[in-house]
Amino acid sequence: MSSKYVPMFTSSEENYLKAIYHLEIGVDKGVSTNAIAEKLVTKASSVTDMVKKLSEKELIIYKKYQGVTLTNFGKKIASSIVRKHRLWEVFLVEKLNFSWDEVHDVAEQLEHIKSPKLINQLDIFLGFPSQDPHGDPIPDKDGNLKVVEKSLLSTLLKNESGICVGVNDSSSEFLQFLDKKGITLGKQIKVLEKENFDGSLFISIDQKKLSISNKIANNLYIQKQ
Amino acid sequence: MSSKYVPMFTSSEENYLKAIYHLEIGVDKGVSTNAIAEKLVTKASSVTDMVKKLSEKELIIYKKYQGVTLTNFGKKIASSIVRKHRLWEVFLVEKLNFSWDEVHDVAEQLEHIKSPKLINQLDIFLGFPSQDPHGDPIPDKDGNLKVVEKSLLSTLLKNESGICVGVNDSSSEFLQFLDKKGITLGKQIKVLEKENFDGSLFISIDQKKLSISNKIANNLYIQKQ
DNA sequence: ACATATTTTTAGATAAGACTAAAAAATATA
DNA sequence: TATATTTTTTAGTCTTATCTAAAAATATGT
Repeated sequence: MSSKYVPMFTSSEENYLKAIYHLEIGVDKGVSTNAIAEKLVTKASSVTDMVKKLSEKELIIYKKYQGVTLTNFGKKIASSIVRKHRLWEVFLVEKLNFSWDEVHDVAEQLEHIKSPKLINQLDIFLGFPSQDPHGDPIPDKDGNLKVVEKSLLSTLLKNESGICVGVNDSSSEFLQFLDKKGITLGKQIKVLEKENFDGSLFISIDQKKLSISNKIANNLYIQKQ
Repeated sequence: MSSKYVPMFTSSEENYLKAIYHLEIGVDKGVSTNAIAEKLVTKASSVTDMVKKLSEKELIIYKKYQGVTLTNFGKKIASSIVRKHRLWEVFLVEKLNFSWDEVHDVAEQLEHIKSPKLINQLDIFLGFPSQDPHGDPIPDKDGNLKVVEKSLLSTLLKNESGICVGVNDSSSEFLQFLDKKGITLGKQIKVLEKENFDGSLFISIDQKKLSISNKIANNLYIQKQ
């Protein structure tokens, strides 16, 4: 029955690596203890402990009070977790009829399943998707991301338009809001008016016109046309 | 990021419940501490600890030195784990091209994923299968099993035949042996000769004839014709 | 620059789940 | 039935991953 499986890394270790992976994007200095604690909803002291362990395992570079950086090894592991997370999200939406606001928590569990064959076959089964249901890129086996040119909707000027290609915030509240407004990936959005006062936009999508706040426009990615 | 999910039961608790569930089949007294320890490849003292905890949670009935029995509640949880395990096995074989000897360890991990929607949708996606790739029944949502009439191949007499419907041993060694001999679920097997001396059988399957040991015949289920 | 505030680390505690060794209970055997 | 053997439980230890509270280091403001 229980053929004891010794995983390379615990789920907790993987979660720390993933958090650091996300936090170090577009930043050139080390990721701070507090930033990790906040992302993982834990205490700074717990982070210090774990960070020492990950450092001993050569997954991150850590010097006291200096924040941390992933090593190449650490990056490899972290991106493999992100890859699994996003492939599972595609599976849930495409095959099991989940909506894009329901997939996160389940994928958060599925990403820790240890089986190289499983994830390879899942990739094949899904037809080698390059993006998850929120438009985020799926790392390939080597951890490489297909970079897609994208801008925040808020950067569009009056009368410019773009295709909706992703979200900056994937909270279910935001995603459900988008659903309600009929805003989904692939839709064309044109900026009809721009309010200088509050940064809100009056846009057209499909045949409809609606106005959206600056906060929304700052959390929607479009591909400029 | 980490929306902390508090699972009803830990993976460890679930594994104990599942072990007890399997061990109490066809037995009318309590399952012994040692039996559980052996099944889970752990120590009797660890079992005693866990058994106390499960008892406090009203999942099992436990009195010192008396062995344990699942309560209805415990049975419900245990069968839901078995249900998940077997549905995942079907998924792996039918959709991801796993062979029947490769699915166990992965399903052992997947069975602990917490998401009622996930397992419901998986069930739908797979077309409500009633058996896993080894011919074992998949409990329905209420824990009920569709009982299938089956006998050990070793109980067939000379010139009787049956359809292969399951295995008693699902170790990968045994399953790979069956693959090698072309014995898969659904195949018709006829007993041409029976050796009294060692209980070995000379059988026909497809167009081929082969002899198999008593041990094999004691681990293959057939449906008599 | 230096006092204050913030961040990070240390020290010590806790809970879960496992282990070993020894004690206690139950079962088997002579 | 008395003794031996096996099974089960208890007691105490260990590891992982947390936590709180306090100390140390770094950063900030005037």
